[in-house]
Amino acid sequence: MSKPSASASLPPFSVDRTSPVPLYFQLAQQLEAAIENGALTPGSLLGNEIDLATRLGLSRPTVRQAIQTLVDKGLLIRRRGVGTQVLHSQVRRPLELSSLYDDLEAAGQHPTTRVLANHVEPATARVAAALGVPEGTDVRYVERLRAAHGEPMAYLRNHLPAGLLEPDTARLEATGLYRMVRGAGITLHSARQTVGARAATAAEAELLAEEEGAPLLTMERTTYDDTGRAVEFGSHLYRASRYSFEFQLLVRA
Amino acid sequence: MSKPSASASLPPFSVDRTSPVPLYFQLAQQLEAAIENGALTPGSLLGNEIDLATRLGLSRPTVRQAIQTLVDKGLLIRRRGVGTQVLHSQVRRPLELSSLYDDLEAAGQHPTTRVLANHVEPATARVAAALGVPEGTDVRYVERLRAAHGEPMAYLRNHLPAGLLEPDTARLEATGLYRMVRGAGITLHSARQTVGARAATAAEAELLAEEEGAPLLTMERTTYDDTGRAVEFGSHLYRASRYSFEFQLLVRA
DNA sequence: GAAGTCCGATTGTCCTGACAAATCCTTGAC
DNA sequence: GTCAAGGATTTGTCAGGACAATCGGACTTC
Repeated sequence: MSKPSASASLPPFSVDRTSPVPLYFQLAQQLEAAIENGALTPGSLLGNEIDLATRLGLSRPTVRQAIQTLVDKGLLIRRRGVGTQVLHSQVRRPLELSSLYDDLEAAGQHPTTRVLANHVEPATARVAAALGVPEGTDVRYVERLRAAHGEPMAYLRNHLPAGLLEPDTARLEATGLYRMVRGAGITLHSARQTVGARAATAAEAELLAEEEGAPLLTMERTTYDDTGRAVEFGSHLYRASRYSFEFQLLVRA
Repeated sequence: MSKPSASASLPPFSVDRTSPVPLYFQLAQQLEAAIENGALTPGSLLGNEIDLATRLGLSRPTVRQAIQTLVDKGLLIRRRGVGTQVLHSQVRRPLELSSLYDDLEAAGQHPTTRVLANHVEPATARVAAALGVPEGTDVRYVERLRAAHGEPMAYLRNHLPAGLLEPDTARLEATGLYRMVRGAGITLHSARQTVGARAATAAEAELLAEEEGAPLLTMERTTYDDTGRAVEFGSHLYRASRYSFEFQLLVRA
């Protein structure tokens, strides 16, 4: 008699070979859903790869590929000689290149944007260095004040290489900058961020409805597309009383 | 005649089959080194996988596995029908679970630590929730002031589940908490962080040699090991005038 | 009873082979 | 001259098999 395995309680996974969605991806999605809704409880074993493969009519490499994607996401952990376990993670928000607009909207906050500036100007030394263009090159400058529930949340200043995007003010007020960039067919790849804090100047305090000297959260970000070209350089100020950055990160293997 | 490929200028990669280091890992390291030292220039193609495999005496899956690790690191990008390209990335610091001690030491700053408290106490509701233990359970509390070049940098308050680690004050002053945790055989897996800002209280200002009301960078972090168990909960204060968080992140595929 | 040893189970690594999908470049038609 | 069609190239997906490394438990031995 073989020893009892966790496989008896496994949800009935299945794959659709007529679908254009890769088989490993279908399986990965079903596994993730099963973890999410509690069908696979934290700490439980997944059953060995070979059984899982034969049961689904898949090859072992395909099953491994599915499992690997979830390991990369931090949902599963594999141990040689033991098996693959569901990790009891309290939270599973991956760190992603998020936009403030999307963050607020996802939180049901109905963000609004007021465009304070939207024009082309020569790049300063700092902006030129960040975007990787010669100093003095024309770059687009966008300055916005973002609010939620009528309360100012952040003061956003962005520089973009000229010619990349010609955002009209109306669209800037209706959506987020990242959405417009993605909508222009640019695939974002990575970003470099610096997060700090400093006291508000009188002008900044006025804009953000804070007092002069109030602590502000600062974030500078340069975003690159998949060719390594800088797409955007932003210098943002957030009201520390209303906003903080929250994210999860995994230890590099 | 076949069209000219970039392979002619490729460094002479080679693998050692007698080594216990996996073949794909050997290749990945050599590729990364070649990118790092400029032997593989940004934007250049890597040459197709099949050629690379036959040239090295490896199978295509092995070569693909090597390439994939670098794609995951954001160094390479693959395009079907085109090939694998070296990304011109301005920076290549991956986001990792870093410790302030290691960060400072890596920057050549010679960090010093003064232990202000190191004892066991009952968990408050907030600490208990973060560590996933019942309220009132005994937890270890460590309070430290970290300085570099004699200047205070950060005020660190950590809570650890009792029994996990019994840090003596001398060792805490000589090294970082994360090193002690890893040294105890615990493998760190993930962390959840919140970064914000607020004004310094009078007591905090005194400790950090700032003025009352000065902006401070706050960071709360709960760290989990590979079983999903909370290992540490920290509430840290950094002098905004001396410290900021800098990191790179990749867009989830 | 405690400690060391063996063995089964499971993942890790690697191979060969095949076809599909996407991209780019050339060729051809209008 | 411009646009469309087609072929070559390259990565994406999937199969099936083989052996090694590691873990945990059971067994044996002291």
